[in-house]
Amino acid sequence: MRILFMGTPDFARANLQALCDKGMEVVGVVTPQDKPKGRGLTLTPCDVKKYALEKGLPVYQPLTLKDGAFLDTLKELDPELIVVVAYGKILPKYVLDYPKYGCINGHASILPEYRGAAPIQRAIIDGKTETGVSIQRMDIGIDTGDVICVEKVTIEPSDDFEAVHDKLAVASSKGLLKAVQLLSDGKATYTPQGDEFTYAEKITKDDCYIDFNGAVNDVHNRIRGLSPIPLSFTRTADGKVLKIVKAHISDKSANGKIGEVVFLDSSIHVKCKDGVIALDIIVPEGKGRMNARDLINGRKIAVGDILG
RNA sequence: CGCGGGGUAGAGCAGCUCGGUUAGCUCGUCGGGCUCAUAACCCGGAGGUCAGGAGGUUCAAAUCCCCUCCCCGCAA
Repeated sequence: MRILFMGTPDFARANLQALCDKGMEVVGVVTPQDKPKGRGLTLTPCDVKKYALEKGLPVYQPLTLKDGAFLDTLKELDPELIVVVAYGKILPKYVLDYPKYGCINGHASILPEYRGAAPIQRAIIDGKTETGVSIQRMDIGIDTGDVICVEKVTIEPSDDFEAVHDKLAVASSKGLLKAVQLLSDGKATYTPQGDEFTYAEKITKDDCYIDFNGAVNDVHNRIRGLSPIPLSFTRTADGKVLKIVKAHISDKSANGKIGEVVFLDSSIHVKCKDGVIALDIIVPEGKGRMNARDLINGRKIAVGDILG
């Protein structure tokens, strides 16, 4: 089956890799334009493009799919199936209709929950203990397609975004291969999503701000849901940003003010509304990541300091 | 030329603004002591080409000037 792959980040890369490893016939890879990234704003290709180049797959980077220019590419490659994973652009109807087997998408949630941009992070932040990947037959809406199959994964209490992301990448690859098999066998079934759905909005800076005046569980969920990227943060008394990579719920109890550093051992224990959160790994502004212990040894923080 | 922080013992930092005796702190580490015991406490030790340039200024530079290399945060 002639497959055209469309995707952008590492999550998509894992899926593309799975298809290739399985020996699927990937006739082309579509990714967005390279963007200026990092220090110095150097033009950087996305993970999917890097991988495609390594494998010698033809890469296409159309500015837009909206005008018919992309149609020429489609005709040239003549895919029988388009696989889309975290591509970032909406596919126009003419693209959806082109392939014989349609367009399928791997979305990192159990649809119709968490449609949209940041399903993994939102699920963790919300304290979910289970999520998954849905392979859907794409339609005009955003993640509104009929579901072909679902692969579930468990979210452990200690899992952060990266851990769940990696589990889902595996699950997604598995689901995708299964879906492709079903399609080629003509055995695919399509389950409509129903009317009750939720959206997983894109993560903004506001989402990253830690509110210690909340339940310690929520604080913890937010920290792990956003780690190791983009990372949640708080501020020191002098306004410096302190990003939190890892934390755990402390067994200490304390009377301090909200956001007050109440205890120091190898972690920084901070008072929340109904408990204490212990910060383990930190990224101070202008610095790299370090253990809380190191920050304490450098005399940068003390009991009584107020964070937030 | 996007903005900014930084490279000082194994780790995190101070010292540099206003150059000057043995480069300091919190840890770790090693040895000893106290203790029923300890990641606690006490005593002592080892460990540093102060990123690099047989650069510049100076009687004297970790500290001032110049060049190079490397690391990181933000923003995208």
